[in-house]
Amino acid sequence: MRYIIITMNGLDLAILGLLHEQELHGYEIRRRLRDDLGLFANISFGSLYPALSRLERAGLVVTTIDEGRAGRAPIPLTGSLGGERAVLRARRAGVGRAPSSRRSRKVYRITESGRDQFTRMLEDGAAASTDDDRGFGLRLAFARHLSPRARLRLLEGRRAHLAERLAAETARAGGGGLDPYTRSLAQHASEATERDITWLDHLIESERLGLDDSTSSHVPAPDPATTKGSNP
Amino acid sequence: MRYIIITMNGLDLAILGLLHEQELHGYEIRRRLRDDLGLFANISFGSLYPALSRLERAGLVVTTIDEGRAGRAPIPLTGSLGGERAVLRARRAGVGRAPSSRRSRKVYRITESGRDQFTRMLEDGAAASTDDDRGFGLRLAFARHLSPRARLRLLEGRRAHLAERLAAETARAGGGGLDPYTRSLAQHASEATERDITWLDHLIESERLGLDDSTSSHVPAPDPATTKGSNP
DNA sequence: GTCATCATGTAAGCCGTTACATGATTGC
DNA sequence: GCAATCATGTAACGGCTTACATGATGAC
Repeated sequence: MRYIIITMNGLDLAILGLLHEQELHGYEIRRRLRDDLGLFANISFGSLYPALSRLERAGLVVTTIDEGRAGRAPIPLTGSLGGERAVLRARRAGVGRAPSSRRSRKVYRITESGRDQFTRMLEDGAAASTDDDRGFGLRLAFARHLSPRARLRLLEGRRAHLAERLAAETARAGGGGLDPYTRSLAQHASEATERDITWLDHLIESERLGLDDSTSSHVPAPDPATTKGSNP
Repeated sequence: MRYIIITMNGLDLAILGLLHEQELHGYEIRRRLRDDLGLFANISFGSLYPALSRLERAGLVVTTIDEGRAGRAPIPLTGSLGGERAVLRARRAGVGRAPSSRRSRKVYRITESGRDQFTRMLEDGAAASTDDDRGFGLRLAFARHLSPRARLRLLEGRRAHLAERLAAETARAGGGGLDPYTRSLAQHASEATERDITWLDHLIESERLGLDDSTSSHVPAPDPATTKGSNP
């Protein structure tokens, strides 16, 4: 039993969220933060490694040393003369990614205590993180681990905050005396916030449908978000 | 002559930018940062006052004590330039609210050295601040103090950065394996970036027109940005 | 044999926050 | 008289960055 109290900032939460699915080593955690979540883009090692140590000291994760395992021969590294970097990339990044022998690395695995803490913090923050852009994004990225009710609270809280923000922004854009650049900036910002709100409204709506379907049961994977594409 | 080297972070730049137009006291600077610029929303006094002291020590601003003057004394701080605007601003600052005597306050005025430093930093940063959202917003808000050329560089640099960001975001949104929430988030982010780019393209276009009009002359107030409204 | 990439860390510092401390003036 | 607002500051701390330090491996 560890009673170390941990502040649990955003980075810690994000790390536990990633480890919730599978064990990873530090370098790879950084890659996923960037490529998969898009949050904490290029977090520095000066933040990452101390965070991992902290989590370990707090007993929320445990580590095992993954010594260089060249013997498994998972990837024909030198053999391919095609020089297809894409193949390596895809392998490394995606599903078929076997741990190629590199330097010995520390593999982090979440503990039961870590899972508890993660869930608690995710729910606690959902109520209060509405005014923090990254905090909200982080919570939404892990929203599948929230109960339908908590999820709805998160979305509605965020919406309320954005409505306030929009009011301030339209006031600014509408007020006189600003030079063209500042005005254009303010106008663009208010339009962006409007779209954010519309987007949230869609999420909220489909969330409500999910709630009505199965009353008071907390299924983990309810309903796909609005699927409107804009890319080829 | 002061030779104190100052790092000149965003807040310092914003303060000098506001003081560029008229002298102000600390509390009012904070209000304008929030209400007029929308940047550094609710900057804390724990940041603001030390910043002002720093600027004063560096000789970029000077202070005078504005002792409590209970008599109506309308706007004692109409600076030399931008007079007509200053009056309007001060009047509208509080609808019925003449700047009545409060506690004695320190009024900050920018020095010649401060103006030089401001301009230099604004131009220097214009080349490099493209990857910093707030840094860019700040520069654009003061873009009227930039030469048309520097302004164009600022906008184009930002555009290039956003194009990179968009590539990463569409890759994320398009890639498989994400849960609905994360995917929706990624998609929404990429759409927002697309709009940012479109907006920048309009700004760049009208900036180019301004350049063509008066070749190689650097007029301070060139061309109003695209004026398309979305609010009542 | 040297460079790029993978991999893990520490130290110093910047930029901003909250909490604390003080005080004047206006309005109820 | 008391609360709200205006007004100026200091102290402590948090989160993240850059720069520094080390080392293995594979590619050229």
